Amino acid sequence: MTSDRRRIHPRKQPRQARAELTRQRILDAAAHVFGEMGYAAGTTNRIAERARVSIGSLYQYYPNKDAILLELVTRHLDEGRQALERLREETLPGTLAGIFRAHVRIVIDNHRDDPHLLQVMAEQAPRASEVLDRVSRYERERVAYVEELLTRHPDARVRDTHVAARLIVATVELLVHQLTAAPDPVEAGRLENELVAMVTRYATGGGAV
Amino acid sequence: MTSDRRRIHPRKQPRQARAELTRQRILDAAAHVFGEMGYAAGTTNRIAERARVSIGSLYQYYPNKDAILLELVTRHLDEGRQALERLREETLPGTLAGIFRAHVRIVIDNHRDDPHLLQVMAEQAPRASEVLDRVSRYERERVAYVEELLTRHPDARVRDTHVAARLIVATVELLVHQLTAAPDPVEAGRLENELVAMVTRYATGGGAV
DNA sequence: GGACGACCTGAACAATTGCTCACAATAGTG
DNA sequence: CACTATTGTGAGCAATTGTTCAGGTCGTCC
Repeated sequence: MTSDRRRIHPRKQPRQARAELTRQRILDAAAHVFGEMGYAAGTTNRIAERARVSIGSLYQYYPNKDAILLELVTRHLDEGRQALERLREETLPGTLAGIFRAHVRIVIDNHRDDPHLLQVMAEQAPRASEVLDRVSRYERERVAYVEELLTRHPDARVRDTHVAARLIVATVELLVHQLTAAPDPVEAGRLENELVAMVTRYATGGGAV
Repeated sequence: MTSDRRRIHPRKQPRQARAELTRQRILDAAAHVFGEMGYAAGTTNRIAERARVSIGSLYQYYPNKDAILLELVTRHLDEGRQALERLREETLPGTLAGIFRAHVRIVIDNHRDDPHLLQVMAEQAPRASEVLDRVSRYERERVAYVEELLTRHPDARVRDTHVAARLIVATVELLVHQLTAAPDPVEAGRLENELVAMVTRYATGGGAV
């Protein structure tokens, strides 16, 4: 069923410039509509309407509604992944607090565009879909990174590095989501400071920061 | 529109025992279906089917789908609220860590039944509805409680008590959600210890636990 | 400039959903 | 038993949704 449909919908590479433009307009509109109304209420017709594109065009570029969200998620995760990759190469030495600060800053920056959209991605996303797979794969990568950090860095004092890493990654990600998308959002700079303090004190076993 | 419907649907108090039973069956089924499939895919017909009750009966007890989720949420929040109330009366003295531990334990216990359902409540809940109002009101109560604690308790060392309280409440709530509903959940006892450590070290300014 | 393919259009379809209503079954009362 | 109120039933309606398709418009290249 679904695989047949996918065969009927082999979206091609655009040959003309306007095609790429249309594609981008659809994606922007989808980001806005999903962020504003959530995934369920963000209908494809509404997305097409906001993109000033016919519904037919939308389905020329995306085989179904899920695919739109999937691309949105993929792009977002890739940005985060790249930023973390850069961080990993640049800053080999440094205090734990400094490393965590860079980490936190990346996550905050990565969410600055549209916090509500990201909330949709993490929450309203269809269950058990490829979207969730990608999100959790990305999460596992980050946990692995932090776990290695906790193992290697001399300031780190935790018993179970794996559980601690899971705690830290989840804390940073979830609190940034929650506290920047809240009706009364915490200011970014302060949020960064508090998150760094929290996570660092936890990882250093309550010792000096 | 909606208000007219509500007038047509003044659900009465049940006069016979079987009515209360049916109501409970519907609620249990809804909890299961929502937890399993999410809010959008958890259709009223599916709920009725699982409750072994006709769809008509379901609508005799709940005016619409939202009302079912609302009751589920209300009950859950009330349980948490009552538990916190009891805590507040019992334990006036104690170390910060001890108080936080009691707090964390309540949240974990409150989620033990069906972690996935709670995820639905917090996430898939219809946007800008009464459900969200209740959730955020409960959250504000907890923030106020923690804020007062941070102000009064001698061990607490934080600059901005309000922001710190928001961080702490959000951390406990979100991490319990995330790490008990994950595919590879963290064991409850360990989660409690780690959360208490994290929050306490944060609140005491990195000093001794 | 004509012709072919890339691109775009939007009315309409099939499927699904929340929900209603006319009726049936059951419990309580005398 | 008969009568009424309470509770239960489920086919089907109205509305909405994701998606398709027959046919247009536009760009590009000979």
